[in-house]
Amino acid sequence: MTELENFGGAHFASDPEGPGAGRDVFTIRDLTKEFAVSARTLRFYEEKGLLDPARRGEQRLYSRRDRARLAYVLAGKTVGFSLEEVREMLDLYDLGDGQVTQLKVALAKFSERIERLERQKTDIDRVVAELTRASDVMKAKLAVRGQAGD
Amino acid sequence: MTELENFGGAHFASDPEGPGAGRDVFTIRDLTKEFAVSARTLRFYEEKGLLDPARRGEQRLYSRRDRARLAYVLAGKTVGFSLEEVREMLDLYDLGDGQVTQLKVALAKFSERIERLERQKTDIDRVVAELTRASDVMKAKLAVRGQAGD
DNA sequence: TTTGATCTTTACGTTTACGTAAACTAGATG
DNA sequence: CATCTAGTTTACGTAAACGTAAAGATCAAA
Repeated sequence: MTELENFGGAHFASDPEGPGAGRDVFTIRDLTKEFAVSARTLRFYEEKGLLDPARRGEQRLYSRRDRARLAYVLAGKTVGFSLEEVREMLDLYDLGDGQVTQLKVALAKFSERIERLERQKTDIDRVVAELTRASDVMKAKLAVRGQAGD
Repeated sequence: MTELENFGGAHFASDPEGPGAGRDVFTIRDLTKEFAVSARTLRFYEEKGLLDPARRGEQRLYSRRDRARLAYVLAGKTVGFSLEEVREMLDLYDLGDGQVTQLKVALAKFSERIERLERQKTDIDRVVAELTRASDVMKAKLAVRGQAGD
């Protein structure tokens, strides 16, 4: 059994920590509701190699691992990773006990991603600063016109 | 003359503060080089109402304002705004001295954007934490195998 | 004047991440 | 048995953000 049996958090799901906490297997509907995605999306992710649910006849049965991977995918998306990038990271994740060289490669990749995210944060700070400045200007204009600003 | 005559910063351009600092008018090539975007992109942005360069005959001549708006567009993009969203913000920006109600609407919009960016930052923090955790696991595995980590 | 570099418009092509509709299957329920 | 209700596959459609190719205009240098 590999890593990544859980990746609970975030506000990505309607109910952050709740519904699937006890269960061991999930239907497609379970996951669409918990994570507010369409069934189409889940099948699409499977097609792209991000999920790999078992089957009971025709129907998909998602494991806790699938669920965790889905959470990971959605988290990755919200921070701007493409599905392809997420898949790559999940693969590196699962390689787990590979060769030393593979581990080093994986480690380098992860470092890159982390640095990229840190840069994103500073980009966000800059834009927030600009938006805040603009807001202040607007507030000032509103104040001049007599209305008490917010 | 409206707001937004400058939006210098960021690592969006090859040379952060430098090349166009003195000039007053820019060719399409100037901007492609300074901001590392294609000419097609600049024409596309114009088509979408994000830029509005003057013409000398057929050729486009970009003002400092165009250049500032371009910087704004690229900054917006890197933090995840769509071009449409950026255009909307630029419009709100330029409305500048509009009605009180318009100002209030603009202010609300800007607040939304800011909150969204703050949420993005916490999302990034979560993912960075996860990636860091994964990296630590890998480092530990590497250490076990005798190689000194990193 | 011919070449060539840079610009232009027009328009079809491409990738990502799904949406949406059609047609089929299987199990539950009146 | 007929009808839902959920699920399935297959496949075409779509929006965003450009890329790329075609064909023509302009201006300077050889």
